[in-house]
Amino acid sequence: MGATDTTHFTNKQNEIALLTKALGHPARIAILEYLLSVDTCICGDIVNELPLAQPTVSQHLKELKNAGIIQGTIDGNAICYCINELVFDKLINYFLKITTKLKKAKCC
Amino acid sequence: MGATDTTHFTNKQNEIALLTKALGHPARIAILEYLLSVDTCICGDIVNELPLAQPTVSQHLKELKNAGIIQGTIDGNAICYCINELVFDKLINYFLKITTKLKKAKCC
DNA sequence: CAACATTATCGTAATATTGCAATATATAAA
DNA sequence: TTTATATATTGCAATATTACGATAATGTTG
Repeated sequence: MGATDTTHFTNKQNEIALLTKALGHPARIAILEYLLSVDTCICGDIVNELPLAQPTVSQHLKELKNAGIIQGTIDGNAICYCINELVFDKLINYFLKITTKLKKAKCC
Repeated sequence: MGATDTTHFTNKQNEIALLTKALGHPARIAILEYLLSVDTCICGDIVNELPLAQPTVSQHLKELKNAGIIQGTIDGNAICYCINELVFDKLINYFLKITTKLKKAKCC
């Protein structure tokens, strides 16, 4: 059918999938890295940095925002986009749990 | 157009996006967690554990395999799927770099 | 207010993803 | 060799994603 079925999975599983899905595009990774590279996070010039048109960038920002990865606060004419650190702590903790479990039971 | 444009991004950006995209579905997260939960990784019974039909599970396994997240070795009649630990080390390192950079420059 | 700058939204076309029934393939067991 | 078991592939329909031009919305500045 095409729609992802979330009802049969746990909240945690859906949450991790939501976050990783939002990160699953090179443009959105590039946006993150750009946000990291500028000290101030007043960033309308993401468009100038990326090889994508302004509406496309805006759409990617929206997806990152919907997933809670970044948040934007209005700063006069521009918008200040910030990375939400909590999200990455969550992902790191989740992946760390995976690797520690993996080390216990070596396979194949 | 619909096709993700990878040519304008760095290899690292594309690599991270590829991995996170492959993880960006609750069924694939559930598959990972199931593979972790069974000590032996002889696992054809993923289908019984998941609320999805066998071809759907097979397709998700293929995507995880293509991204290098799991690998399958033939074991007689069944296939032994294993998680590739290196991939998660990569992701953890990448995300750790992000959080350490974030701690330096607080924003907004 | 008018002109500009910044970001969002709409509409649309191309492509990708999701999910499954039906079927194919391959090995194991009888 | 037939039958069963396990996994993959094909084909298809529904939906989602990606990308962008055109346009709207909002705030700033002269």
